[in-house]
Amino acid sequence: MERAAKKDAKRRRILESAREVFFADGFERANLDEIARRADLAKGTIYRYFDSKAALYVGVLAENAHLFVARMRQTLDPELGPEDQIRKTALFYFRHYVENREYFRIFWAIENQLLIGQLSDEVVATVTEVWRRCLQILSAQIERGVRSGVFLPCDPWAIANLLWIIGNGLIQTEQYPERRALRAQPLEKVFEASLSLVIRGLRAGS
Amino acid sequence: MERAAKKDAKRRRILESAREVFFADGFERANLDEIARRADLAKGTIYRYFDSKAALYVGVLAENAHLFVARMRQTLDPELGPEDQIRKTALFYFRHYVENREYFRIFWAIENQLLIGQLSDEVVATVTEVWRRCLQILSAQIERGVRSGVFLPCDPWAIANLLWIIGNGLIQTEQYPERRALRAQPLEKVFEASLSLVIRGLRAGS
Amino acid sequence: MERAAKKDAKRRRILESAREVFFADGFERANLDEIARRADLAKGTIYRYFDSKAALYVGVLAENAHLFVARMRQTLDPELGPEDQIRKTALFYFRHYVENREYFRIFWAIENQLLIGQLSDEVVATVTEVWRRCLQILSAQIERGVRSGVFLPCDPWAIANLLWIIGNGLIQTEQYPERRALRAQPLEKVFEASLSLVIRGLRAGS
Amino acid sequence: MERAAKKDAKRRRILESAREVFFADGFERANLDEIARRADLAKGTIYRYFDSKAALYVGVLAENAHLFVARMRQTLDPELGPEDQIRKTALFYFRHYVENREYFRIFWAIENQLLIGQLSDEVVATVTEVWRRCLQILSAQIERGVRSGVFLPCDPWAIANLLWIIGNGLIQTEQYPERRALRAQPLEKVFEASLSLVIRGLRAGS
DNA sequence: TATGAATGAGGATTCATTCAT
DNA sequence: TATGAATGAATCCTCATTCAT
Repeated sequence: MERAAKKDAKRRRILESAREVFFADGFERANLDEIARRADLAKGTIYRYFDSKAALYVGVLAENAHLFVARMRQTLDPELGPEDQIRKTALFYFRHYVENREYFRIFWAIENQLLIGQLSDEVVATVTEVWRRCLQILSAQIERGVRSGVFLPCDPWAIANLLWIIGNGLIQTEQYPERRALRAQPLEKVFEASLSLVIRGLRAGS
Repeated sequence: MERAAKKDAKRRRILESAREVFFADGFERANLDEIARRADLAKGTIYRYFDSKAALYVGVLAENAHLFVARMRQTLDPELGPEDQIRKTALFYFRHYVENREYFRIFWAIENQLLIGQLSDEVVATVTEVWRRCLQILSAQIERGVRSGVFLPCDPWAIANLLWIIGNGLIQTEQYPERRALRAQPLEKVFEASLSLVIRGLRAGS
Repeated sequence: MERAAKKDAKRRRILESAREVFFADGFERANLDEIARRADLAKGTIYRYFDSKAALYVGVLAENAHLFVARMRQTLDPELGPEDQIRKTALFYFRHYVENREYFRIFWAIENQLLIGQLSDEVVATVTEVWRRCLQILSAQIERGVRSGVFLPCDPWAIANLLWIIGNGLIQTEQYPERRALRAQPLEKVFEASLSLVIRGLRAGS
Repeated sequence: MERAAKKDAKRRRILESAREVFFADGFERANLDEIARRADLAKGTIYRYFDSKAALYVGVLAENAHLFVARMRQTLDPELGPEDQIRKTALFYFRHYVENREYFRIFWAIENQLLIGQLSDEVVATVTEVWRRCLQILSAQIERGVRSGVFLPCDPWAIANLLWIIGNGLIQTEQYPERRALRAQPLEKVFEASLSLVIRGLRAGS
């Protein structure tokens, strides 16, 4: 393996460990010693790849974010109608969560207002950009539905926001036992019911 | 002022300062020195009122929570139909947020999975209980709508969860500039649009 | 009850609680809050009876010490020979320990060089004085034995010290499980064997 | 100097400083800032070598203890008779004390019941183990004397305990002025007198 | 480039003592 | 005289970051 490839592999190993630890302990509690230990590297080495703990956090977010947007785009299918497309994309989001729970926890970190002020502008900008792209994907579908008369006239961007909020909000109910108990029903079922209700509210025909 | 009243006032002063600091910095970063300074008390004094930093945090949450549930109950009006009642309660929630932003930030702390494991079971239990009561208020109204035939048959508790998630999710978009920019429109407008859409999706007549 | 008697009773209540707590936790760890709680008094009240934590410690020592010396004197019986007298006094010491274990722990506190510098001169002086009186009692008996020819010529004060050291040392082996296990046999048996061996070593006739 | 040697030297420097401070102030009062200052290291550095204040204390005890047992073993000489051997070992103990007073103070810490509950099980276990080995050395010699008929039949382990108690007790009388004054005579003289008396008491021929 | 030892600021918690009531 | 609220100094421990090797 050439030098550059070696370096890149090491960088990824750090990001991998960092993701695990940031997920488990949160930004404040996460501990570089532990990250270094998992990456099987000296603590000092991390600083050759990332300027600071915060920069490493950015790195974790950024790495996954781009991959995520790309996958979300792949759910787009020109042959589907707006309703089905929205369902398909929403389903992707849901499944992606189920299969990447750890990643999602970090992905949402920015949602927590308690962290603001602790995260660098770069983190915020990184996540914001990813979110914007996701919203654009949703918004475009809603707009298509409105234009084709399937949906009532509405502000597509606002509805995209609504869907986004519902999706994340529901998934977050999965995160800890008390909140799960409060929800009372399986996530999948509530997810489906909520999606149907919103689409029903959007339909022009009704 | 008698001794008990004085003590109570001091307790409130501590809670007030604690709320400000926890709000600004988050649980981990919040600093008892700063809280004591704002309350104009010695740091040791705080420990006469609260056993630990975590207990103080519980105190802040609990104080706010109980007040909140009581106020939410006051929005109930037997003369209103289910739709109007839900709108009224939702509006209260929204306005309460607008007027008590700091409180809300802490109130949601529990939502953030990054904090889990850092908060005592007591904190989690306290907030969970408040949420349960709020959901019961919403759920009862939806059930009333279903029974009276205004709403389609559905699981009232699941829909209460949906409303709750939308309400909190939207309000959270207000928390920092980037997320606000992403939302693109005034909170009030998006709030209204979302509420209408959901109610529209619920209506039996459609 | 008159005022003075009342005050004295309160003082004794403080000393009683202090003894328990100092015994259980040691001087450093002992906690005035706990002592006040056990005495069913406010913490501030203790300071009306004792100037400081150290002074309270002195008080505990002094109170018991005088009583102890008086009882030790009562073991003296002019009709007994030196050997029997020493056995009787030693037995008293042993039994007194068995019946007043807590008191002994404090009584020996001064033996622990680790505490030196933490205790006031007054504490040291108080205990030293008690010890001197005890040694005098032993020494006088040994001297009697030497003078009467029962014991070999020796320095009575040195032997008194030896007996004192053996007595305290053996009893201290009782204080915690590991040391007890190391001793392997019942305290009473080892006590008797040691005493007999020393007396045997002292005897002129052998 | 290679890295490992350097690290070891630093570890010893910490132990050295810790010994001084623990000796002077006792476990509770001893202060890590002071230990770090004396070792000319940052306080945090100590934590790279020892997990906690208690662990450092264990380290001090253990370092001394193992060295001590090894030296005590070296006093064994197959050519000596039981009496002479016991005298030689006892003399070693005495001299070792004279030359290592500070070590001894800590070595005895465990004897003081006031510390019990404050020291970790590990400390207690460490010291107990050392003591057991010392007692075994003494006990073996006494048993040899009994078997060879030089000593009267007795329980060697009990007598070893007695010797141990006398040795430590006498040495402890050296620790502070008041107790020294109470002893009245030079330690060496009392030591010798006590040893002779015990051996005399043990002799079969008498 | 990689290491890992060293740093030292920072923060939660305890508790003897004071003092206004 | 009794109270108990308030104090604030003291101290252990953590950990992001630096830097000599």
